[in-house]
Amino acid sequence: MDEIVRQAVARAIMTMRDNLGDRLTIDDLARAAMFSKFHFTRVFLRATGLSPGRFLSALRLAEAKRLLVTTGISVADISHQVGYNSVGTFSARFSGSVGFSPTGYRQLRGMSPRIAERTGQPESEVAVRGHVWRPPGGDTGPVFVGLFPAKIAEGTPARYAIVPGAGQYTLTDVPLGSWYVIAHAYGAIPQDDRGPRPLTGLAGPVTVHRGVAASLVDVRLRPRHGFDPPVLLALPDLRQAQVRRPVAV
DNA sequence: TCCCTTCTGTGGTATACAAT
DNA sequence: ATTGTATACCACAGAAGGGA
Repeated sequence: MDEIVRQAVARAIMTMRDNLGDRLTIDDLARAAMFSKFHFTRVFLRATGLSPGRFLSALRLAEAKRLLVTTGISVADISHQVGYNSVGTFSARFSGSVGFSPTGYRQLRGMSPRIAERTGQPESEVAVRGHVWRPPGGDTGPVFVGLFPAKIAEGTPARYAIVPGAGQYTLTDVPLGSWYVIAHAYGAIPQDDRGPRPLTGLAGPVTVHRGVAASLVDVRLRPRHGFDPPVLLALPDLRQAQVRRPVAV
């Protein structure tokens, strides 16, 4: 990636983080990056995998998740703090991305006992399998591996699995379509007083056709960096040594 | 009282395509 | 490489209604 583009995108993301509660438009962000809004949208998409609007929305919802779990602020106030003027819109967007309503998420303290998978699709009998590689210079705890339509872990995964650590994963009966493989885990050993280091991995898209037995997709775990959109979907607590798979694959 | 869901009109955004 | 146009789509605000 071009260094100028990289800096522009980093600046835009910093602007988003610093102004979550304000009304930010593509024009504002493009101006800060000194690109036309058209060019800005394209380079941003290339760098992060998400359009600026979706990335900003993801940051807002991630901050809302944090506030719900760590504070007692009302849902209405949180909605306002993270930039929504309408609690209805906030609640709908939060539920759609996280998998639980704001109060439901707060009651669960941010840890999901279950994850819904996409239903109602014709059975493809296609498996997606592969290897989750350990991050460079470290091991990992339990790994969430899910199939999503976009480069962000939000909404309903087409299929998912939680494997005990780096190694093989298999997802069976994957619905027809094009899916990104997103992995999420924590480093096995806490790096500092902030706790275990979050790890991420992205591969694909893998296109599942009828009549193909299996697709092989490997995923490499690495430390999260600033260009990675947050994980919005509520997951089981991957920091625990034992994670039971809530739904059989 | 607080929150969630659902609905509708509106405006911004995403993106294919064209131009420079 | 960068900017602009056209247009379909989606996220938004705001309101109504209902549940706890």
